[in-house]
Formats: sequence, C-alpha cells, structure tokens
Amino acid sequence: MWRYRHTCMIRGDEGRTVRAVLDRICDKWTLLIVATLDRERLRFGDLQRQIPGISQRMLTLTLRKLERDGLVSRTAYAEVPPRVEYALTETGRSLIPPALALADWALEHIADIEASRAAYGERKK
Amino acid sequence: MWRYRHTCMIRGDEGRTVRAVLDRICDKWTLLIVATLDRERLRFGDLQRQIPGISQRMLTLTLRKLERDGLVSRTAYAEVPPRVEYALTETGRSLIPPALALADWALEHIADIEASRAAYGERKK
DNA sequence: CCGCATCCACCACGATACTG
DNA sequence: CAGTATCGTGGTGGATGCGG
Repeated sequence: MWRYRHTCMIRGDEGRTVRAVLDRICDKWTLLIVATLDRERLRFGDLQRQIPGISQRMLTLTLRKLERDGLVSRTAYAEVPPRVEYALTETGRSLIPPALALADWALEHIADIEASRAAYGERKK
Repeated sequence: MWRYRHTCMIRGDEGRTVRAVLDRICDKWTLLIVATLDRERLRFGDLQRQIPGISQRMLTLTLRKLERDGLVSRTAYAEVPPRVEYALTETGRSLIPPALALADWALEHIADIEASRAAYGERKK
C-alpha cells in the first residue's frame, strides 16, 4: 500500500536535525491539528469541535506555534461577532502526507499495541 | 515525490484513536530509535552511540516501552561481558515508512521553519 | 466568538552514582 | 556492558475566569 522513497539514514548529525524538527511537531496536538486542516479552512470553534479533548488554551497555543513556524496562516475578519479562519500554508500542506501516513499507521496498529501491552502487564505479575 | 493514499479523515472519534497512539510514539526519542533500528540489530551501546544526545536512562526507558508495545524485541545473551541486542518486530518495521517519511520531511523543511521563526521573532519587536 | 492570563499538578527528562 | 536507583528541574498542559 505504501509507496515511498526515503533520502536519509537518520544517523549521527542528521539525528540531531531530525530531533530539532521533532521537538516542534511532536507535541500532543500539532499533528492532529495539521491533519484536521487538510483541504479545509476552519474557524477556531470548528477546529475545537473536530478535535476531541483539546482545550481552548492548547488550541490557541498550538496554532500560534504553527503560525510562527510558517505551517499555518491566520486570517481575522473585522466582524461582529469576530471570525478567524486558519488554513495550511504551502509548507504546512507538505506535512500532510507524512502526517497522514503516521495517522494511518496509528489506526491500523492500535489493536496490536494494546494487545501487546496487556500481555506484557500479565507477565509482570 | 510523495505517492500516498490515506484511509482516514482524522475526525471525531478517530482523532481520539490517533492521539492514543501518538501519546506512545511522540516522545523525544521513540521515532529516532525505531528509525535507527531499521534493517539492523543493534546492541545497547551501539544504539546509544548512534543516537547523539540520548542518555543511558532514556534509552533504557524508551526501549522498555517499545518492548512492552511490541515494536521492539530484546535478546540477552548469557555471556561475559553481557550482550543484549535489540531489533524491530514486524509491527515495529511497519512503522518505518511513516517514520522515515516524517524524518525526510524534517530534513527538507528545517530551513523554512527556522527562517519563519526568525522572521516572526523580528515582527514582534 | 475568540483567546489571553493565571494558577497549579504532573511527569518527561537529564545528571549522577551505583550494581551484576 | 548493560543496566537500575535517586534526585532535581523545566515545561506541558488542564481548569478557570476575564476581556475585546
């Protein structure tokens, strides 16, 4: 199912580079927000509704970080009530394939992982 | 360059599932360890040498977690001095394509991200 | 509707020292 | 060599309340 070519080996110094970026996108919500913004501009409230469990605070903070890193653009309309829309930038869109690849992997293997965890827990007793 | 098809939308309940797995693989070292074990059984010390900056403690903890989740297998040989080898399981190997996809993305876009950060910092003053 | 400020609990992580 | 034990710390993220 997966077609891919990889260009790096992740050894030595490259490991450092990978870690630098991972520090920025591997927090609790970043990948989920990026994936949710795929192909769709969304308002703040819509985003929060589509991402179960995220708090207003973390949504704001994570969006700011994404904006700062140039992955998400923010557009505020001078209306009453206020309306703010978020969309992926070109760089942000480029993250979609690897992000969804990871999300797909997550959905496909969650059962195996939980089964292994349960078995491991048993062996410990 | 990217050929992919994705099977999920990451909406609502699926978001929860994705987050559950993300909680397990999105820490500071997991992806890097998995990527380093690609195609190569490695001893504890070799792993530590190939991953710059990781502490003995974090390597141990992360490997235990990976073992518990069924992504990595541990083999101890009764020798003196002791020798322990780690290798990916089948589930672990299935994580390689999405992990390398993310690593590639990281290497390709680190410059854009840092530039955007610098520009954002300037605007704030 | 959008989002910032504050307070606070937890734990991820690093440093260090010690063992089989 | 391959860990475990212990301690200290910064940061992440949740809850709540206010403000434009």
